[in-house]
Amino acid sequence: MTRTAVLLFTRDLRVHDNPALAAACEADRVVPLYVDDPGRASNPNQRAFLLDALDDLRESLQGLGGDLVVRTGDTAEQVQAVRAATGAEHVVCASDAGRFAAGLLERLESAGGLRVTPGPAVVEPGRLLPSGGGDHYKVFTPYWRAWSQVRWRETAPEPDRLRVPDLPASDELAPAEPTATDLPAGGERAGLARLDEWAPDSGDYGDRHDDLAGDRTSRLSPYLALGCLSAREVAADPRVSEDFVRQMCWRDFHLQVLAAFPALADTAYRNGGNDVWEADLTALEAWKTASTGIDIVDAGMRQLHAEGWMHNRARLITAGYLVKTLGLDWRDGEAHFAAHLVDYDEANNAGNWQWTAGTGNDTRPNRGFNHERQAGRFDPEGAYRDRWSRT
DNA sequence: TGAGTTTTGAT
DNA sequence: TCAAAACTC
Repeated sequence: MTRTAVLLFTRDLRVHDNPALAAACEADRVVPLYVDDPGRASNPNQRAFLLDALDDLRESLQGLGGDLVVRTGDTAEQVQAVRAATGAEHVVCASDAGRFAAGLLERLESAGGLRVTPGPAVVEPGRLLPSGGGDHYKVFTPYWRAWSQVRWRETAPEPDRLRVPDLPASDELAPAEPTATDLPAGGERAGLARLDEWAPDSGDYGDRHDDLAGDRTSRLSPYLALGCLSAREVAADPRVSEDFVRQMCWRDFHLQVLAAFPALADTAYRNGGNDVWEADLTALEAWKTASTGIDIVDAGMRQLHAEGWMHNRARLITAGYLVKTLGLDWRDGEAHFAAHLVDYDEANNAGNWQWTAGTGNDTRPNRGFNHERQAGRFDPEGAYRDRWSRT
């Protein structure tokens, strides 16, 4: 009896260290599938990156003797259609959190035959729990201590070949219409190349990652957001410093918050922060269009629009300006970032916006940012502001 | 460099 | 009881 498994790729678009791929290969035949689902939140810049990543993944799978089926529509329905067409008994899919992913996994589960494998985190949400009770950690530092001590999963073996049945036809994907002009190339190969470019020279990450003009951050976030790189492999890379690994832990932290609090993107995680916001549409529009008149803020927003990406320090400054100086609703800022970021990730975007707004996982929620002081500290020569000045 | 300022999570 | 992403002045 031949067993066939549908391997549903979601945001694990790689062949290295992919637990879902390894699990699917335990079946006799594998149907590699990606579903372009309009219900999955994204944006045109991330879509351009996604299409690159799918091309790269298809090429890798073809190199293993397989291929990639791409369908358009509702994911659960397409999975059922592909199962019916190929006689697949099983479905393998990586775990994930967030409203779309959680709902999808529930529907796949109820259809039966589902195997869920480790997802985008280094340490799965729910694996670490505070000893005093509770379903997730709400404070980072205790989480970091536990995360650092727990044993991470083993590397998932990469198959040397893929046995596929007769595959159903793919749908043609709508092209991306990115708004940014200077996007990174998507895909696993590009991600590994970026890692090899950055990691050997990343020893001063802890000292220099806040340097706006120095631009020394990893720029791995778009690859991590769609799983072109395995977060576990990046965090375990001997070339990266502990300061950077700590940032990787923040990613896991926010994912386990989102898993426990699915409404994170539009509902205050905790009370005590401001919950009355100004409704100044003119001010919001100025922020969105990089016309606040504050050079460091406008520079960050111009970088966002040009690259679909913003330096982390600039994210803090622009977000802090929106919520603390203008007094506007953090959800409007969250939505604008979500509409442009090539590295858009629900857990990180929402978690960090809530942190800035004082409604998130911060035990001292009343910190403010002084944009002049921030510019002086992190862009002392004004080189970042010059680079992204109005043309 | 250190105090301010505050509530609640983790042990 | 201790301590807490990113600060400010």
